[in-house]
Amino acid sequence: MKYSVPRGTKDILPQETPIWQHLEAVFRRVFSLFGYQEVRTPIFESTELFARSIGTTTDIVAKEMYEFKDRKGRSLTLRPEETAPVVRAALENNLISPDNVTKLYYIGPMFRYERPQAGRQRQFHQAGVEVFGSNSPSLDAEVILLNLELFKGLGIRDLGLNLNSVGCSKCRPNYTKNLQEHFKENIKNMCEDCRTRFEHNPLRILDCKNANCQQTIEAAPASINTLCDECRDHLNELMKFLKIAGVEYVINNRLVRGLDYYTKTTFEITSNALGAQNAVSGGGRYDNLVEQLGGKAIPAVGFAVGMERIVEILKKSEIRNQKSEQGIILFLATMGEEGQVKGFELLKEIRSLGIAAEMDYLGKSLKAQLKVADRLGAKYVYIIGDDEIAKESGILKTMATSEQQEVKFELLKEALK
RNA sequence: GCGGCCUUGGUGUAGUGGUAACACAGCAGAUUGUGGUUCUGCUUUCGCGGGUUCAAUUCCCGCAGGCCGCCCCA
Repeated sequence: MKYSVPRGTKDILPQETPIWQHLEAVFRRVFSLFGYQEVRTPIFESTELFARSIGTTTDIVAKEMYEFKDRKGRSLTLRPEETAPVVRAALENNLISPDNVTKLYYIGPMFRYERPQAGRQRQFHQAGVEVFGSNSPSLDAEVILLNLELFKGLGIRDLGLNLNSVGCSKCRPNYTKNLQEHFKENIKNMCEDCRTRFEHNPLRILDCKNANCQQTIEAAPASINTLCDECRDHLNELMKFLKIAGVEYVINNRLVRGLDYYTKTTFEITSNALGAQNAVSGGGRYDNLVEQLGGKAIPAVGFAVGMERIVEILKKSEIRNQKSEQGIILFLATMGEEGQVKGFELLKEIRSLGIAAEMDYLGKSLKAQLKVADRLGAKYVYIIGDDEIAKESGILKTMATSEQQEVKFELLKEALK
């Protein structure tokens, strides 16, 4: 094979596209049910946008970006996530204001230069939402409910919801200080990553899975204990709303997310049906990002769902919906040049009635054409050979019963209704 | 970025230091214009590059790709 897909990318073939289409249809339905409208932003943005918003010390920015220079030397990057582009687009087009709630959703490919693995690709697809304009915890709850509704709509079960609060610009510094305080003594025994994190981003130490570091991490103070009153209330309110909605969750105070812009609420939904890459969606609140990117101080919440992972679950769990693609209704089996011409003519007419029809383009034998028709799942085959041309009527065969009847060319349309 | 396993026709597999087998799919045929069963035949292959050897698909090294774990995340 001379050419193959670039590492970490995949072709989504006809065999699989029905699942994707179904997935997207369900998502769109749920999104609009909750009042969200779609935005489509460019696949690439200025590198600066991502560096600014996601944070220069995060893995995504530090080592996973598909960055390139265009012909004028501008530094651009294939979007690794969609929150920053949506904020950018919303600001640039005046879609948001402090006085109104704006609900947006997106579906599309994202790019991260990572080592491929099951459930992790370099080009993958996310669907997600971003809501702007309210700092009410009820909105956090709604967003989480919406997220769960997405999975419910697909019949996916066995999910876990993890919840945490990473505080705000007021109380987070206290927490980082607490963490540094806690890790100070043991940091020299911890892994290299943790040591750099200790300097630049102590929060991220909590994310470390290294066995040696675990002990120290487990004893680390939880962020929810150092939250300021406002953040603490916010979390309590959110939990109250979730309770009202009957949503079960687990407080996971090790849940820090890999992007710097989160404030207060962070959450992640995991599936038991997957391997190591078990997070199917994740998100949280980001009250400072809009302002940070040049807008007014407008609070926001959002999340993103990993679509490949959902597809994996659907495939495994056999929830797999029966192929929705409608088969061919009519196959025109033709013989001889005149038959082919007549078939071509009829094909056009039949299709104009909205009936899916197909014909032979290879000059195959009648036997072979019937075989093809059978494989296509055709309900009827209409046979046109020299005899039929002479009589101006073809043979309409019902595949399931093998019954045949003569039908005049001009009456074929009627017969199919 | 690190580690482990893997790479044979379109697909799934077998196998050997002397150029490869099976199943399914595909195509064709079984009195010449009729499908889904059966039978027969045909097409297509040892990821790439080096090395060892008289000879490698089989042994060794490198690369690429895949899978799994770490990391991270969706």
